[in-house]
Amino acid sequence: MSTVVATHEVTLAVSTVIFALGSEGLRIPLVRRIRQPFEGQWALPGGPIEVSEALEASAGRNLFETTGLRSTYLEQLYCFGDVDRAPGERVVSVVYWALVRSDEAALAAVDENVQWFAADELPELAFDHNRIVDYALWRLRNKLEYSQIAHAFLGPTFTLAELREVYQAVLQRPVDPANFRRQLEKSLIDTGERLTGARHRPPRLYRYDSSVALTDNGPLSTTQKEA
Amino acid sequence: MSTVVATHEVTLAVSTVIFALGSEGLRIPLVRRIRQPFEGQWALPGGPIEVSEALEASAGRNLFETTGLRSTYLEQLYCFGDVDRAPGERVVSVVYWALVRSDEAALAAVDENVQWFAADELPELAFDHNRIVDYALWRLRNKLEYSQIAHAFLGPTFTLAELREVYQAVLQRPVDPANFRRQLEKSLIDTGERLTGARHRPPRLYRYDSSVALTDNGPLSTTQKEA
DNA sequence: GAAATAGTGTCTTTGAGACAATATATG
DNA sequence: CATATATTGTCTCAAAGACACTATTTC
Repeated sequence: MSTVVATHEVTLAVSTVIFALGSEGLRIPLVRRIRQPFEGQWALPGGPIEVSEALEASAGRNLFETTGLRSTYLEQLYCFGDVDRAPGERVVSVVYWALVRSDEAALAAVDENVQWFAADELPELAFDHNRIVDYALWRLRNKLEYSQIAHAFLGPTFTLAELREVYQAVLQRPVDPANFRRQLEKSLIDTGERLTGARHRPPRLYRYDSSVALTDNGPLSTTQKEA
Repeated sequence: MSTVVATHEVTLAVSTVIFALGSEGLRIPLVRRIRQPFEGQWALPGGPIEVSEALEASAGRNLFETTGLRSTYLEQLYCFGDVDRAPGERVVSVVYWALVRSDEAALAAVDENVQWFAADELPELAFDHNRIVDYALWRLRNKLEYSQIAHAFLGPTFTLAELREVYQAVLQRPVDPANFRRQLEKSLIDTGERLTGARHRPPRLYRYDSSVALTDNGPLSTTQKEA
């Protein structure tokens, strides 16, 4: 029988839940574990922290190394530290969640050990990672309703229909165009331009109003520094 | 050097922001540092984690060891991990926040190195602890408005006036009794008893309805397990 | 019955949501 | 001009807040 919690050491790691939004809904990149425990299973990108690297920087590095992308939104999710969450070892994981732009995510290289999955149809993941993703999804859906994070999925300009589709895809329910417009128009800037080419009335193009913070994190706010 | 639980050269610690509510408003217990760095200055209660102790359990231990109290509410606040937050050392702190009942807090022993301070008039604290308390205060005020945490400051039964005073003290603004009643009555249980003895109409005594969770933390919810 | 707080009634305003109606590109 | 979405208008309903009013206990 192997020793449970054998070491007198605690490993500190950072993992990141990365969300992209494609035509099939929310997607998450996972990496295949190439060593024990859970060898061969899918897991969140992450790794032990560097001594002279900020937590958020570590999460950003996770993101870049697995997807080749920079995030438009990155926030700490939670610190998971149950004693038995990794077999035979005490691992405390600071988990971040990130949003990336849909168009960029499409370009992201996928090597054999990195693969994108539909966020609500994940396989059984290593460690407690299913639970972590569930929580991240909950936070994303929650936060979408009272903040401006939806913009992080889009490019610099967008139509109201595009923005509305983000809401519909994430919340998984229809949103009334007229009411949606009234709610969000005040926090947007009209670029004056329109998106022509479709065979119907061309919609206005808007820009995100950066004078309104994406989210209100109080004293941790704007810069998203952690400490 | 003491047997600190460390990974490579990163120290992992747990600290706790403890709130009690007295007649003078929100109060927080701090401990005086008895060694460098910041020797002599006040700091949040906390310490390095034990290898076989859950993070939340560690926070609960902090709480008990500094105040002699058990918390009625305990939640993870944030994980602070900036590279330079402790001079000459890399310390990552998982910070919790707790609420304790006002009547119990009054009884809490205060030794020479533990002292209660008004939450909005703190001295200059060690490390980044002022910033941490600011964030905890912001979270408390925020969460008071959309959840049921106010109950954690009170005993098993209470009048609506008492509950309302919690809101007023924390939010620092007057709350209309009539509207307050209508908003919260539905989430309370009328014990059928009244609080007599004052020289006016005796108010009903209510109980907290435990079928309604104190807060909705989604997948982390009810048990407040961290992983 | 005076004092003091408990508790109720009611009006106004605000915002969300349902849904009808109008506007304007392209083919 | 038909089509398809953009955009505006309007109605209803629910919740929040201001505030007047009534109720009931103790002294």
